[in-house]
Amino acid sequence: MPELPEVETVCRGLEPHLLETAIQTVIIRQPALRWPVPANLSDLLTGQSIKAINRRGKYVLIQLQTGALIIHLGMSGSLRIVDGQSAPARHDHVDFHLEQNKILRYNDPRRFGSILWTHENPLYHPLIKTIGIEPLNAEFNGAYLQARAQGRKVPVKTLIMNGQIVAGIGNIYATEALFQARIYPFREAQSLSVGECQVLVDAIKAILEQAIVAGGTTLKDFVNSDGKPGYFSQKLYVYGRAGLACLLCDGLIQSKKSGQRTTAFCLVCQQ
DNA sequence: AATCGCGCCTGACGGC
DNA sequence: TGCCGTCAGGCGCGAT
Repeated sequence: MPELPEVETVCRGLEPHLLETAIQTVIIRQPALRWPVPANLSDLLTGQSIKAINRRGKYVLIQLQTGALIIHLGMSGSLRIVDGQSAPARHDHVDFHLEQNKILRYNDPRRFGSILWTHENPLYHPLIKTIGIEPLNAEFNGAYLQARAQGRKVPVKTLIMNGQIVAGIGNIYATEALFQARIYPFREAQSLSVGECQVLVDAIKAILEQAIVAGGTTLKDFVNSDGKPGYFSQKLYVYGRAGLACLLCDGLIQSKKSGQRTTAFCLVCQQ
């Protein structure tokens, strides 16, 4: 599923195709995403030029002249540029027809994603304004994380996956970052020292940056990209490896549920 | 205020 | 071979 690095890669890949390009029409084949796609989206967007494309957490923000599209890829969504004559395939739910015979195409098998419209600054939108700090910002550091952990007894993994605290950390990167930081995922959040928080923050930043670089390697043929998310090219030490040997110590990778989510960890490496 | 659990949805996969 | 149950997962929301 797309996590922050994949969304960043999508934005960077789309930007040169979209900037200063006008939308001609919007075709909605399946409006039933997480929330209904606005039925009048085509009326709202037709003739408008795309002014900017940005990311906030895992949300893609496409700035138009009179407002902005707020797009989330959910777990299985993708945004791609295809030829204007390209026939829609299964799960191609929305097409934004653009100038120069191009289509911005939204595909989402599981339909956990969303496509919303706002007339206002998207950063003020209810879905966006409550999102926590960007993990790659300098303000995200050990002191910040420890301050936000005070009084919280939830597992530290739950804390870093809380989008109100830090944006865009999903299960895969949370799991991998905790392994890299050598921190047991079920530690009470408030029990972490500033130093431990800093180690964890550094691990999160390093993993995200690596993943963005890996995603960037496919940017040049983005238009023909098969949409494989960037973390496929990243080494996963624990995620999805329950029952296998730890790659660092030969201990056995454990698996345990935290809420509804599976957490993998090495009991030897992560104290 | 913090936390928990639900629901949205499809596809992959294992068991019979 | 087909059918069915289970799991995966982001994230808002209502309940505790």
